[in-house]
Amino acid sequence: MTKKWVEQNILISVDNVIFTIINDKLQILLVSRPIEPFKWQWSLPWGVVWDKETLEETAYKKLEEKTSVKNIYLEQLYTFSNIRRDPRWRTISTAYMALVSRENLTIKSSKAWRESKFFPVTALPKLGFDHKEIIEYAIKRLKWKLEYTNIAQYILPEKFTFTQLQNVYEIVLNQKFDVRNFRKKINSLWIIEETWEKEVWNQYRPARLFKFTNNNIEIVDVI
Amino acid sequence: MTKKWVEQNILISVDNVIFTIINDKLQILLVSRPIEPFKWQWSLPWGVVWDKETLEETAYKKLEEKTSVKNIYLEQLYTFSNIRRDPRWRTISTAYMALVSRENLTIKSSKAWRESKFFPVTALPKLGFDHKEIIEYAIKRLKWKLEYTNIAQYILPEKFTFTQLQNVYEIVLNQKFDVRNFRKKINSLWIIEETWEKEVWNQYRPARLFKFTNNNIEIVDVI
DNA sequence: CTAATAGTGTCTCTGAGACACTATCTA
DNA sequence: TAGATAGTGTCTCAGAGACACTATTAG
Repeated sequence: MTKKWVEQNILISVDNVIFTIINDKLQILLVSRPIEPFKWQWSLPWGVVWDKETLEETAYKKLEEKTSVKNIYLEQLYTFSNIRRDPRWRTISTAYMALVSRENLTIKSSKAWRESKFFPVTALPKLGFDHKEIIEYAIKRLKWKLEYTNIAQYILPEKFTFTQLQNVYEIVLNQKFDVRNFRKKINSLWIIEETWEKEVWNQYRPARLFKFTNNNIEIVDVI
Repeated sequence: MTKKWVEQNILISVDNVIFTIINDKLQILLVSRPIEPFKWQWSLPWGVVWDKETLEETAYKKLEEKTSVKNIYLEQLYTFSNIRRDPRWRTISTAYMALVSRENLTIKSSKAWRESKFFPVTALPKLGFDHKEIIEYAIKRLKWKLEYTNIAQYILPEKFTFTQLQNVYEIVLNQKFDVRNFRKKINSLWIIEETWEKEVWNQYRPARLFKFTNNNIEIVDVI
C-alpha cells in the first residue's frame, strides 16, 4: 500500500458494546484490563484495526474472539475522537453494538483477557476511557431500534413465546405494557408468525411458540 | 504525544455533506478536484484530521474554509472504511452532514479548490470515491431528522412564513402536504411561535413571520 | 375589483390505551 | 380440582387525513 503523504499519529480502534438479556436484565460484556492504563478496571472489549480490514471486520473478529456466536447482529454506532480519551496516545475509536441471544452465546476464555463478564446496565462498575459515554449512546440506540424495527429477534431464541417477546420490550425499554394491547399491536404488524409448536418445559399451561417472519431488519413502528 | 505501539498505515479524514435549499431544490456543495485521483471530477469537500483536533473540529474547520456561515448545524453520520475506497492509500473517513440556510451562506473562493458549486440532489454529477453512497446515507438521515425533530430551523432563515416551512418539508421529503393539516400539526407541537411581524416583499397578501421556539434539537414527531 | 397568495374548520376513520375474565395445562 | 400462566374483546378518545371556502393585500 502506498505510503500516505500526511503524517498522522493516531491509533484507530474499535469498541464493542455487546448486549444480551440474562436473568431478566439487560447486560453488557466487559473485560478486566490486565494492563495500564486503567489496570484491573473493567472496560469494553476492543480491538486495533489492521491495515487490511474494515472496521466491521475488526469488530466482528473481536466479537468472535470473546464469544461463540451464530446469528449475531452488529451495527456501527458512532466514532469517538476526543483528544484525550486515551491517556497514552491519540486514539480514535469507532463503537459498534452487538445483539446476542442468550442461547447462542458462550463466553470464550482467552489468556489475552484476565476475565470477561456480563454486567447489568443498571449496575455497571467504574469504567476506563470514555466507555461510560459509549454505553449510554449504545443503550439509546438499542431502545430506538427496538421501538422502530424488528431487531428484537436477535436477542430472542429462534422460537419464542409472546411472553418472552414482551419481556424483551419491558426490560430494554424499562416499562410495562398491557398484555392485550401488546399482542394486538404486534399481531397487526405481521412481523411474527406461528410455528404451531408449544413450549415443553412449563409446569403449567404451555405457551405457543412464534418466530419472526422476516430476518432482515426492517423499519416497523412497534411501540 | 507518545508514539503508539502498533504500526498502522491508515489516513483519517472527514467528508462533509453540506445541504441547503436553493431555487426550491435540495442541494449539496461539491468541489472540483484539481488533483488525481478523480482529477476534475466532483467530490464532497473533505479534510485530513490533524493530530490535535477532533473529527468535529476538522469537519467544522473545513466547512468554514468553504463557506461563511453562522448558525450552522453539524452532525456526524457514519464512518466509511472499505479497504479500497481511496485508490491511493488506505483511508478511513467519517462523514458529517451540515445544514445551512441560504441566507447565512456565501461560498468562499479558495485557490485550494478549482471550483465549488451546489448541485441539486436529483442532478448530481459523477462522483469520485464512495461519495455517492455517503450522500445517499446523508439524505436518509436528513429525511429522518426532519420528520422527527425541529431541525428544519437550520435550513430556514430566522424568521419565516408557514409556506416556507411547508416548502422545506415538501422539498426534502419529496411529497405534498395538505395546507390545513400541516399547519394544524405544526401548531399542535408548539415548536414555532409568532414574531408578530409580516413579510414586506410580497406583491399580494403578506404572510405572518414565525420563529422556532427552541434552538436546541429536540425529538418531535412532526410528520 | 381583480389577481394572487394567506389562512382557517369539520367530519370520518383508524389506532392507541384502559380494562377483567376465561382457557389450558400439570400435579 | 388447585394453582399458575396463556390468551382474548370492547369501549373511548385522540389524532391523522380528506376536503373548499374566505381573508387580505397591491395595483
